[in-house]
Amino acid sequence: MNKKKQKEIQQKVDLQQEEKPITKKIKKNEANPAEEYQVVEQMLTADFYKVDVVELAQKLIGKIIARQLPQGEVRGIIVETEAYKAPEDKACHAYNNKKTDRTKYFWQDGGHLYVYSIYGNNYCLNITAATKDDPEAVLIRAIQPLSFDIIKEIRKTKSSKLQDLSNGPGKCGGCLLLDKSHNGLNLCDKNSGMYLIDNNKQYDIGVSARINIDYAEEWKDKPWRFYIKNNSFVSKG
DNA sequence: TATCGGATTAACT
DNA sequence: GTTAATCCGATAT
Repeated sequence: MNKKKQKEIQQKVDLQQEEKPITKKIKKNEANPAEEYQVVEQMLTADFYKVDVVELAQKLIGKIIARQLPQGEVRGIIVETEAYKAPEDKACHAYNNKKTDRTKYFWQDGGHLYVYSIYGNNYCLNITAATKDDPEAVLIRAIQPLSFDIIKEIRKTKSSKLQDLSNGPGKCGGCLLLDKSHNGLNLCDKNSGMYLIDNNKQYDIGVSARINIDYAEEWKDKPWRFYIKNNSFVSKG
């Protein structure tokens, strides 16, 4: 083994030991040293989602979202979520039980998708909670990519920072190649091509108010945003 | 690293 | 016609 190679390996070990957030130190096509997780190759089933949306938003942190694509399977750790709870929550698209062609997907049992488009190009992913009578869903705001090669291929960002691949809700939709057609998809259906996987690793979870909902009056300060502390893939806002 | 403006379109009024 | 649970590239610091 030559010296250069040894040095590279030592650098990787250093990064792992520091447990620092991932920075732009990481070069293109290099493995992600924070790729630490304890996957139980077990698809999460319906009961997991049949809880109040705020509880589900917390439970989803650290779980792995996966979608099968022609290029292979895309995977990422969910590192940031927000809960939206109609009918009372003024920040929720389904506030006051407002049911339209867009928002009707809130009225599904837990574990289904609500995908909405915003500002033109961007598709944001929500996972419904509780039962079909409860219009509530969790917005996935950021993931930590595990399938870097596929995600780099899918996302057309020129940024050299790995974080820019997935540190925002629209970017997550981009990583998973989602659009309106995925509305109503059942994450508990093996044939849907998309599912969640359990993860036994424990994370230090932070809580804050939700982002960019200034219009929501008294609801804008609810502590319904959850994220993994010191994880650089969390969107800063 | 922070701020700024353009992009771009479905949904709603 | 206006808005939006945003993103991206450009520019300045």
